[in-house]
Amino acid sequence: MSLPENAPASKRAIWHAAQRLFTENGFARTSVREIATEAAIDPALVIRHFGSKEQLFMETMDVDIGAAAFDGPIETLGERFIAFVLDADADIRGIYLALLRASDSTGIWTHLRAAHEEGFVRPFRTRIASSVGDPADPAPADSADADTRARLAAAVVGGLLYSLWVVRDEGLAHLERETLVRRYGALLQAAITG
Amino acid sequence: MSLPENAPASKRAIWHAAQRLFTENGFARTSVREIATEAAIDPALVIRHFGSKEQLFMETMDVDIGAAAFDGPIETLGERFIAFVLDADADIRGIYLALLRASDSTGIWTHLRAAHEEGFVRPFRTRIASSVGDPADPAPADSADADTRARLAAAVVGGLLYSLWVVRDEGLAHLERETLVRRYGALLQAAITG
DNA sequence: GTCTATAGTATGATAGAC
DNA sequence: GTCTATCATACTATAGAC
Repeated sequence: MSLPENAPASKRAIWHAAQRLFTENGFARTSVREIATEAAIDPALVIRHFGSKEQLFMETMDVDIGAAAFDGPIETLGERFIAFVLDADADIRGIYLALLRASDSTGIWTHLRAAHEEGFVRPFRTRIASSVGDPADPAPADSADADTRARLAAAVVGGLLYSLWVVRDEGLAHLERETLVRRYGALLQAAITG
Repeated sequence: MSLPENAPASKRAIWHAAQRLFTENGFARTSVREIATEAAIDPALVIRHFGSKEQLFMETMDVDIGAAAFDGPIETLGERFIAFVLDADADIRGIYLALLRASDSTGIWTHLRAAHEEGFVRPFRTRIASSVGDPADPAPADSADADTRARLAAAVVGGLLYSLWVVRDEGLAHLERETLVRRYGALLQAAITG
């Protein structure tokens, strides 16, 4: 997503191969040699183009939530956002897991933290703050409270991703989709509304 | 915690060294040699006593939540459980992070899943089911609903651990403890109560 | 820009003497 | 039970020819 258009063909091949392998097998289980084979180029080129394996990882593991997920009336944002996350599964899951499992490296942890902050906390906060005084909001928030609500909401969302993707709780995964959206959406809504 | 009393001294030394290093540095960043050095024994003994590094990891990374955390009136369990988790930080955090980050290996993932099921889901379900018909419970649950509530609650708890320990959201961590207990406790309570 | 060759280091696990 | 010695392998990264 963040690869320049005018990059040489070999660099782009590396980028795509890396993105696929990292999301599929994670950071530790993906070797530079494997990426090179997949991209049909020489292993030395991988380092030459990206500096290090970790650098390549961070350039390819960039996730974009998209502001559209936060649109619409705030009193039903909870359900809509859960539905959005479940739909986005295929796009986000691999990147999320790879970042999570490699988050002992401080470089990668910083990356994960930024993704959480910019992908969840900030948009939630913006959306919540913009609804201050909204008649639908039962407890108008000052700016500190908007921040707190946003972080609580982000944590709740993280909990669902954790249960579904890391732990793979089958009891949750096998719930009817509509039930999960409604019930977990209500919990998220409670965090948003305060 | 699960090491037999009558185990030889060298085996127990390995066990303690491994537990410390794994919780501190994780699975990947801890080598068999390092464990041996810390335990002041020969590296070969580590494998001889425990079969493999992964086996040793799973035997030392056993977490015990303890049933006491689920005692007391169910209508205030949310707050009490969040307070309990925050207090238990030092004991659980390292093990939780190590398990999480090594959860790509299927053996370790199975272990994490079992810990989640037995440490969170099952006790929540038992506690919720035993309160059916309780006048304090506004919506008495059948057994399927008790299971669903327990899994939603476990996910919400996981979200807090995720935000505090993996992402290290400072905005959450720097909230006054009592505020966090009250507000996140209310969210957990909503999951429990349904 | 691209490749060959390899340096340099670390790993988990084993065989076999004592 | 314990240790020495080592196998067999994997890895990232680099130096230098073309």
